[in-house]
Amino acid sequence: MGQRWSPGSMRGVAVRLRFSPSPTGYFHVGGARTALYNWLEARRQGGTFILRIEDTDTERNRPEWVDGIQSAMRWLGLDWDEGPYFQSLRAHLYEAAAAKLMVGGQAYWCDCTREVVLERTRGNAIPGYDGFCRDRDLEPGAGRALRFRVPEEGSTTVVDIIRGRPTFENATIEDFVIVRSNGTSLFVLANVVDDVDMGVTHVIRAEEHLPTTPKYLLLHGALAGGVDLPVFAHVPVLVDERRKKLSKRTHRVALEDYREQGVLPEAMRNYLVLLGWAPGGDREVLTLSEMVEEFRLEDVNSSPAFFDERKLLHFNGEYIRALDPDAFVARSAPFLEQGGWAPDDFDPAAFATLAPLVQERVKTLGEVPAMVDFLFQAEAPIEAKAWEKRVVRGASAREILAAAVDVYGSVEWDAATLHESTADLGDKLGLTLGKAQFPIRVAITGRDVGPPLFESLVVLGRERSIRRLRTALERLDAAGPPASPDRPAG
RNA sequence: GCCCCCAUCGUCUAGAGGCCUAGGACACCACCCUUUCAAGGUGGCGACACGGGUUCGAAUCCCGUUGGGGGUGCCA
Repeated sequence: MGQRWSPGSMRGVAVRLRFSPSPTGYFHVGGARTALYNWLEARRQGGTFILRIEDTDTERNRPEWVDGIQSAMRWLGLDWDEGPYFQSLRAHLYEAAAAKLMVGGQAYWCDCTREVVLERTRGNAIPGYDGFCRDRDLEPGAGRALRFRVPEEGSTTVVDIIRGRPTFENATIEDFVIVRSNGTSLFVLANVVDDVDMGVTHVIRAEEHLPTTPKYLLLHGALAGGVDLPVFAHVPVLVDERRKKLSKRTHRVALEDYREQGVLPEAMRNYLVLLGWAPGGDREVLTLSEMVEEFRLEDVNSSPAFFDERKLLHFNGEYIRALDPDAFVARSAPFLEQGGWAPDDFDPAAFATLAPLVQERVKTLGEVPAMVDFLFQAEAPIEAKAWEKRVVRGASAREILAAAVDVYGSVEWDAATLHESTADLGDKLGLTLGKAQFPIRVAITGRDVGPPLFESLVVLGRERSIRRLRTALERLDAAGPPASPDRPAG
């Protein structure tokens, strides 16, 4: 008790956290989780959440990625109090810092190309640049990069809320480049300068940054005397099924993909927060305010987590089912445009009637159109596999369809009556209701799975339903007698 | 190679020396319910990587081994 570091103990100190993505690709789930953890910690402590775009590498940045990051964060509900700041607009600060280091002798110019360095250091015990230009007193000039002079003695210790105190021997750290030969600053410099300038108190970032943290610390010491150093928290990376770091290149990880698939942001948020952290008790589903209240950085796990799409989808199903029926209808709207019917043929009232039955059957909103498209298309959208299995080869399919045309023509058009008469119809053929339903379901909806049949019939209407049953009969007859599965023809 | 990090069911995790016969969730299997499919209910399968310590007592603390991961760019 009281042994653990607790942010709550820093009462009165306004915390400032930043999420600082690099716009070099689609915003992905790992970045989203890091952003979420930053946001939660900032909100829990009543601090400030800053968005900073780290676009110092002009070769790899694209403006549309910046928009993607912002819209994804808004979608997830991660609002920021300051920013977005752009490092590309703050170059003067980095230049000033570089000049200060140069004047103080903590940085020096180097004209070694990558090839030359590689050649000269091959076989060295300590990898990386060997400090060749340390004492050459080179002037700035074309093709020359600025390197930081790393102390040869001593060690640098990172104080990390999640990982304790990893320590690095300075001798194993090379004199790293802080300003490119084209005059632009690198991430490692800009990152420290901005954190100092913005008064960042907590750096929550992915574990892959841990090995560069001693460079951060050294730079911070040279620039700001190590005063008001932020505390670090390096969260574990997200991995794939082979336990490799999730990458934008090889995995489907873009948040936008999940959004388009019909994953709810609240489900994504909830799933993401559990990748490395768990609330007390045997709970997993929690509201945003519960997360804000209960999240503790010091309780974040230190081992990598596998991003399990199946569990995400399970959560999404739970969140969808928990929606008010009205909300479900409203949130399905954007997805209903992909249903394959003419916009004018969509009937909102018909959809609203069937919606509650659809709601409890889907795991994503993207599945909604396929559940109701039979209502808005002129003909039943017949699925070849279902037709073959349930009608062509289905037990007594022809008799069922013919009997349905007959019976449905005269009964009361409500679900209870249709249920009853279809059961009777099945009885006469010695079939359970489940079996008797299949040919009718395929004739009406085109598929052998979907919302409950009798409710679907009611919404479709008597006339259209009977027409579809007749169409199915014609189609069946046109195909001729089915080949016997036992005795192949020929 | 060198530096650093990590290690509980297949997966995400609970676990702060005795509450552990190691709990929950996803997935999977069986059964129940049932208007197809879902959902729901009940049950099942299933883990402390290994070896040494410390201790009356270790999943938990220490050391080592093994395994995995990250970094090793004039990327972030």
